[in-house]
Amino acid sequence: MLNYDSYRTFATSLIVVKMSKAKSSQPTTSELAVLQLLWDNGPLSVREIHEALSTEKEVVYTTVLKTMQVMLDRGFLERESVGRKHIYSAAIAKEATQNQLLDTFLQRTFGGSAKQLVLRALGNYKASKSELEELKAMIDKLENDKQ
Amino acid sequence: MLNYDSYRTFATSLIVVKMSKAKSSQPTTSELAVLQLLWDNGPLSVREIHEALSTEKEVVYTTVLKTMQVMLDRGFLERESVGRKHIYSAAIAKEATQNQLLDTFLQRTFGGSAKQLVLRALGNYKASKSELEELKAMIDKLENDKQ
DNA sequence: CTTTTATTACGATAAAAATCGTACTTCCTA
DNA sequence: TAGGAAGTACGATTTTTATCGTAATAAAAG
Repeated sequence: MLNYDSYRTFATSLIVVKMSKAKSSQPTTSELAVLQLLWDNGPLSVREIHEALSTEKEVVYTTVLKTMQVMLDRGFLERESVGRKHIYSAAIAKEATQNQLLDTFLQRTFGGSAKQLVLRALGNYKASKSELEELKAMIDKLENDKQ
Repeated sequence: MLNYDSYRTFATSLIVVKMSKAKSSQPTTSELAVLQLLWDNGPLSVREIHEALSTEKEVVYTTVLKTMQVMLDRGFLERESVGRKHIYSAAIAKEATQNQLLDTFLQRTFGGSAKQLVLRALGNYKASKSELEELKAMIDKLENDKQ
């Protein structure tokens, strides 16, 4: 007959327990939309996120809710209860996340050539005079650091 | 009793015919890997693509084959028969495709701010002195065009 | 010829991501 | 205090993407 320990061993050999926060990898497209809002506007409720997203594209409330619950589980969000309501905030840093995504994108789309990417971006999008100056300053700084 | 026409009408109301080349949208990640090879190395057979991809990641031959058949259907590839073998080439332009992907990425990840993207890319990846000079030249050119 | 090998076609399945409906719960308000 | 409104939980389904196995066939080798 099985005692507690042997039962546990037996069960463990058959059943893979669903762990939360296993491996996070990168946020998906719709997750990123949520993150952008939280990064830029601080902690928000599901309703607020839903309203903001709805201006862009029709989406059902519970879809957003579910997405955010998944994100919580993936470790992308944190939340705090205020009454029965949950207030969510980003649990991963904006810059670091953008950097990771940039890196993946660079690899996939420009074969890893940052120069190509930058040249293309410069060519495609109109920058103002002051933005261009800012860029030159950045480049000068990089050149100095290099010595 | 149904004649040909009424049958057709009836059927059409129920069955959505699968059309090829309907809406292409953008290539997926694995499709992009195939495109990169074709863009950079000219027309290739499935076997050659498979071999090249295999150096990066284990993948079964028929998986690559299937992907390329789907890409053909999506209008991303063209092919030519040489004996019983098919030689594929890219049917969409490298630059235009990269631009579209860049645009989507920029929107999703940097909220559409090209400046942010460029600054980040510059900051994250080490550019050589000559690359930095090239960039400055590009910026100067843009500033002149602006007047 | 006949057997092995290289190839394509393509359905089926798996895995990942997105969407939605229903059940429940809690709060507010008339 | 009954009933709606506003929430959350979560399974189920759909959609998209990736992967693979099997069958058929043509070419090449023996």
